[in-house]
Amino acid sequence: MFQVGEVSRRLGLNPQTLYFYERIGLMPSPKRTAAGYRLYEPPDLERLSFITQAKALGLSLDDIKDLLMLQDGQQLSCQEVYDRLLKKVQHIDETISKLQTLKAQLNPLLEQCQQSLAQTQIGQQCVVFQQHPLVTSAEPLHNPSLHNWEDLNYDTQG
Amino acid sequence: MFQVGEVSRRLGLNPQTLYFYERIGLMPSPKRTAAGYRLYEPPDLERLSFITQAKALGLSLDDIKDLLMLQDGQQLSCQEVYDRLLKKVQHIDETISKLQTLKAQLNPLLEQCQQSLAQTQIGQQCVVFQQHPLVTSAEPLHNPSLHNWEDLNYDTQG
DNA sequence: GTTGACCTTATACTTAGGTATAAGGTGTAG
DNA sequence: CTACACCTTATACCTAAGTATAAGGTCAAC
Ligand SMILES: [Zn+2]
Ligand SMILES: [Zn+2]
Ligand SMILES: [Zn+2]
Ligand SMILES: [Zn+2]
Repeated sequence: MFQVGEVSRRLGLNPQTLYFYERIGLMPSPKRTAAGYRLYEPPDLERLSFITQAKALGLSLDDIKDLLMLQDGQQLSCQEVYDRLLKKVQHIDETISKLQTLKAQLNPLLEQCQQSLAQTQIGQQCVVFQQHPLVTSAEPLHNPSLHNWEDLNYDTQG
Repeated sequence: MFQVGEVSRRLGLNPQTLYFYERIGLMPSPKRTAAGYRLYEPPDLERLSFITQAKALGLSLDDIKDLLMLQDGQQLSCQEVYDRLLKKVQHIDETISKLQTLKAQLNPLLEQCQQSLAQTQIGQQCVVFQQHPLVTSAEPLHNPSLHNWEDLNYDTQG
């Protein structure tokens, strides 16, 4: 039985993060002492370890919550689990595809800048954005597949 | 000379977005009518078009702001554009790599469910998580229902 | 019997890129 | 004169995954 500070130190998580996981339903409410102190047990630590690992894999807390609920409830058929997993994997494929398209659009610009740099045109303005417009200014600019960078940028670095 | 609504319609941007760009210093304050109405000019539209193009390439508004400030100072060099684009491409590669790892973790579960479906009666409980538990036992959370798995992805909906 | 470490809850703040709403001013047509 | 569309500002809200702080309760040691 571990108090919140002990769990925090062992797993490298802020105590506020543990409260947060409990609040959003990712962790169950642990037992309490008479004074109301939380008492975590080994299964709780394992669950927290899983969360940390899955998070490192790029799963959102909401994804992780659903995986854990699948396991907690043990109420879904193979068909239901299969459908969810399939949709998840398909969406991953779509996201990878979008990212590869985006990369393919950026690479020519990189090469052009690289060539300009090799020609030692010092001080000359870079023109890659004018020469390679992806969207013309006269038309609606909302490209459904690329507008949402956050759709592609789920790990928030950028 | 265009009012904010006209610019909004032409470029497919919410008027509030135009105010927002002005507030964060991405767009200069345009002229005003006697009544205080904003009046955008063609160079403003070109600048907004550039912003949209660069955004579609995955540059953050902060990246774009830096580029535009350099451009305003007549100092935009290929080296500076190259550095920013290269960082974006590197980040894309990292993201693709993470997603492929995640997919590799999920695929075995998917295949196991698929085999169970082919071999067993319809409606039987899925045992994937009992055979290869993601984490050992925890009290079931009283949760209403799982979302659609579709809604639990990397996009902003969910 | 007080210090200090530890725990509790609630609330606000953070980044990024906006969107939504309210309250009010302006311009024009009928 | 009055609709009504359009404009203005300020303020609050949204996601994601927390972190920071305040105000207070508990526990063991000295
Ligand atoms: Zn969920
Ligand atoms: Zn967006
Ligand atoms: Zn260049
Ligand atoms: Zn199954």
